[in-house]
Amino acid sequence: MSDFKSDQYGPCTLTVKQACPIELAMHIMGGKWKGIILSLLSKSPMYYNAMRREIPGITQRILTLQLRDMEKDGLIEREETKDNPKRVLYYLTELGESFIPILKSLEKWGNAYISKQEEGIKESQ
Amino acid sequence: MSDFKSDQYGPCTLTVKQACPIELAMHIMGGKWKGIILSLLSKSPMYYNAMRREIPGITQRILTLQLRDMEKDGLIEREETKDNPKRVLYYLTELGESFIPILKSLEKWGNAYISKQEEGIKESQ
DNA sequence: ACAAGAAGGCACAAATTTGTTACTACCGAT
DNA sequence: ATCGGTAGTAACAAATTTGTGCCTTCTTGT
Repeated sequence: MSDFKSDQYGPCTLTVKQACPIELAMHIMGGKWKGIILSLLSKSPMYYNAMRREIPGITQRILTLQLRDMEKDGLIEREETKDNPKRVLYYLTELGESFIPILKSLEKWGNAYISKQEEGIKESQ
Repeated sequence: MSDFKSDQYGPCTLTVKQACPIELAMHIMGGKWKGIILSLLSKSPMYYNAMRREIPGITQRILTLQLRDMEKDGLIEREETKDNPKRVLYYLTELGESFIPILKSLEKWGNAYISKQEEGIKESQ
């Protein structure tokens, strides 16, 4: 998120310097709903309430918070239309787009993880 | 982590069903130090205190917690040596290994993000 | 005999993230 | 005139994650 902190003595110093960008990426993308939001926007730009309907369980406040974060982090952009009543369209930036392949890998990995788990259950019966 | 929850009405139902494995993967890998731990173990198995020394800023408790999580999630394994005093070796499982490519992508992405930021700073001067 | 390294555990505290409930303001249609 | 849709805010609360400081047990080296 927009206020990622890494003090001088954190993991970004010394031996694991090279692990820092990982932490950063995780921090930016790790929000509970950001994966879903990204994955929706990867299909097409969307208006606020359309997203809300597509994400059952999210509240307005939380959706707004996540969107604000993602905007500050440069993943998405916000555009108010000029029609009345005004509507707000969200769409991915290049940076946001560039995360989509990783999102796909994460999805694959998650699915593999789930299958492995299910195997485990079968074997234990 | 080991207690990932997704109730019936959460984001795993209905329209965004397919986004669920992403959330799962993020949840499993998103711990503050897990990226670093994984990246260390990807180079070679390691003893507890060796890891501790390689990760400045982490405390024993937190390291232990993260390792326990990762063990429960099947990413790493724990092996007590028989020598005295006993030492504990941690190493990646296949599942853990299978995440390394994603970790690398995250690292690349994080670095790209950082460069873009630095560009932004230059331009604003 | 005593320090110091190995691998933690325990009680507590702070910080961060997410969620709940209600409210606003604007507009169009019935 | 009121309902419902658009896009939020504000005050508050709960849950989750991370951190602090100190204690333990075993064992080797001096």
